[in-house]
Amino acid sequence: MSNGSTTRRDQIRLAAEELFRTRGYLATSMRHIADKMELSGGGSLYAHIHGKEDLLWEIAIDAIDTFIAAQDVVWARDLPPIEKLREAMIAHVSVIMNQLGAAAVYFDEWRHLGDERRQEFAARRDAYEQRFQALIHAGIESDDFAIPDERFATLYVLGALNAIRRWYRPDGRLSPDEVANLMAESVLNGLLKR
Amino acid sequence: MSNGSTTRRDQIRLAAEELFRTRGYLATSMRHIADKMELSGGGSLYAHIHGKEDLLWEIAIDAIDTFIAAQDVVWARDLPPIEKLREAMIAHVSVIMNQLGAAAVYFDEWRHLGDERRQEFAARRDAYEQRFQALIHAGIESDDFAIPDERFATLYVLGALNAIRRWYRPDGRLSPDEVANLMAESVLNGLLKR
DNA sequence: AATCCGGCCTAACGCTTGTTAGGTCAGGGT
DNA sequence: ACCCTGACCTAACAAGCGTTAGGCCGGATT
Repeated sequence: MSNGSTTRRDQIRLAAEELFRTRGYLATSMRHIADKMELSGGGSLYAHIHGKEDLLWEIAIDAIDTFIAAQDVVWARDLPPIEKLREAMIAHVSVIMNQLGAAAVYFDEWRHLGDERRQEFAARRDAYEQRFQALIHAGIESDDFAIPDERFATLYVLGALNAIRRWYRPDGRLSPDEVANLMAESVLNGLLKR
Repeated sequence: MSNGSTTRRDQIRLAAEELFRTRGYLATSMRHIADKMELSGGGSLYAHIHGKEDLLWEIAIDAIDTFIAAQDVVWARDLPPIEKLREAMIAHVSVIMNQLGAAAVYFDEWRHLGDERRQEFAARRDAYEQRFQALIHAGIESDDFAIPDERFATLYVLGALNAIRRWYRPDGRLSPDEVANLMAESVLNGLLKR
């Protein structure tokens, strides 16, 4: 764990992200994180952070912000509804593939946040997912989709896309672009009328 | 936690299943399980079980067996390949909807098994998933599918189907049959040529 | 009447956890 | 020369963990 330009704090966050992804939040102790940083005791970390849950919280919130930022880029473009949905899908899975650690927190580990933060996270995530539902709503309105139920269609789309975090590996056979395109194409086909 | 015909041991397994689903395995203590059984201390459980991990293991293995049994029924029927795949999908999501607790262990919590058991679980699960890949292989051979990559198609299908465990609720708007059919239909559409 | 046994209680164990406190040490600014 | 600051070490803490041991009790068995 050596690095040049990033602050020590960021290095800790990165180590935590990786461990939270591979072991899970609860199975990762402060001593594990310290180990990965080549420090000799969990106590050393507390010069840089306030506590374990703060790490989880920061990773979770930054993950949401990354998803939203990627979505903003797509929404700014002038595209027909279905093409916009396709691009939104591609952006979404691209964020996951680029940030597997953050994605693990975003999808799974966030539930170990304290009550207050967990509720705020859920609210922000719901707001993000609502943007997908809006795009899907447009597709149903224009009678392009085979699925009449807006909510079901949204859950189907996001569920199918999010599954990628469980099997995608950066050193895999297919390039990130290939995976993103294949994924968006397949899920969109599942939505469209035949 | 009162019941008539089931053994005390099965009641404990049921309580554990529910807690593993809602809190996660690591966040569930033996004292939590005892609480749910209205016992006044974690020690009381050890008259019935050998240890916490044994509970996880039993739930995981029974989940696999349930998936396989459902699949056997489908394979025994004489159906054209694509219809067989559709029925396999329906059976798969039906098991998930009927056993949300076991599904949580099957998909997420199994990784907290010890090394040996974890490897055996992974092997059995891979064997199960291989059956889906065989059905998909047939569809690609007969030139019915738009996705040429067999492995990707399998991951797409299972990923999309499995996502259901994250949002399906037994008291939801749609009936289990409606959900299963919609799900299979959508995912299959994503696979087929247009 | 004596025995057994399943079911539960309570207390305790050794261990790991997140976190705190106090000390050391090097490097830079004044 | 002095001090400050960031980074780290070590030891300790209180709490929670999985698990064990020993005892109690009611009902069935012999």
